[in-house]
Amino acid sequence: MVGRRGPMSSGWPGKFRGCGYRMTVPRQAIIEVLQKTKKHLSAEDIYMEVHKIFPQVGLTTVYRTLELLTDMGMIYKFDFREGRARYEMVEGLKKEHHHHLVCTKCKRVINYTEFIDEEIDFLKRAEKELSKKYNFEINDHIIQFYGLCDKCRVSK
Amino acid sequence: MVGRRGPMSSGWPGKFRGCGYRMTVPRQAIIEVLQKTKKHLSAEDIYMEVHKIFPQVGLTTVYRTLELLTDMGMIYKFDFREGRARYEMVEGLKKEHHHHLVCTKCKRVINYTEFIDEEIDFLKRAEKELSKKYNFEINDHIIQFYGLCDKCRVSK
DNA sequence: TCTCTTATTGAAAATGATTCCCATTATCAA
DNA sequence: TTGATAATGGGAATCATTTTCAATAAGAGA
Ligand SMILES: [Mn+2]
Ligand SMILES: [Mn+2]
Ligand SMILES: [Zn+2]
Ligand SMILES: [Zn+2]
Repeated sequence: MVGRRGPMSSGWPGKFRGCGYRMTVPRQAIIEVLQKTKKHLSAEDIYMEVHKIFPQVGLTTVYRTLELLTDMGMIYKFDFREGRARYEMVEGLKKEHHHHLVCTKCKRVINYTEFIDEEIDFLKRAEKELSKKYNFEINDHIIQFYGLCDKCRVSK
Repeated sequence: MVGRRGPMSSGWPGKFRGCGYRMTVPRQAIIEVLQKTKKHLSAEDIYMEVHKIFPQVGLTTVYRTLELLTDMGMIYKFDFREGRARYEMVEGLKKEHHHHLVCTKCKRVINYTEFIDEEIDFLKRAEKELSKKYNFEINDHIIQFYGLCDKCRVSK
């Protein structure tokens, strides 16, 4: 089975097994939901989507899987100050990489990709320097700008 | 009374009144606690500190005041993925400005100031461009690096 | 393909941070 | 000093997330 096609451990099942985990129906379904959208989904959003296809999958499993995927570095976990976390699939390492403008009033979130090249360059240097200086293994980063969106600016 | 000394609305009471709020004992106490520390305090941490001096101040008031100060831009609110928010006084606009390395395992947080000049320069340009393009009023930003601290790296 | 180990799951209960409610109190402009 | 009302605090309510634990299913090895 190994080497049948493509490099070893390619694809999600391989990624999981490579880490000693098993590929299961709920996990598969959760990953698919995350891959099919560009939105920032909450655990409950994902639960409801999965539920349409596999009604037996529980919310607990969704939470567990999201934690696992976050720790594996396959998804991002965000706090947009709504009181619940939101998740997003990690896209290609450079392609589609973006950060967020968060409206502190209506909680709207805007993806932006401007400055990303410059930003990546800056972050790369920072990561290198900081990981050396603090002996810290950096896996991930977030940049978020908080403020008021166009709609919330006008309404006071 | 106005103009007695210093510019109008200097000091905390002035800042509050200028926004139509009142200066109260609980607010004063909460601000003092935040100003006296370099740590990242949770609402409960602050509550306990305040409680030493003013035992009658309630946790609800601490939460309300923290939200107010955050909205006023006087303190930062952080999510270090512990399940509770932590707060920090906004220091002078450039002095002491720093960002964070967050250990995703033990939740330890390291303040760093390296690259801050470069970072501020970068952020200034980004804010200018983004606020124009998205008609977004940017008030604040966060940069956080997530990973494993030196202690958590060795223990697997 | 069958077996066995154990990783994973789901339902329900627990947890715990934050918010809501509302009668009471305190601030401060006039 | 006074009055309008902003602010408070205690307890209850919310609600996202975690824990518990018995049942189930993945998948390595036979
Ligand atoms: Mn996004
Ligand atoms: Mn800090
Ligand atoms: Zn908005
Ligand atoms: Zn650590």
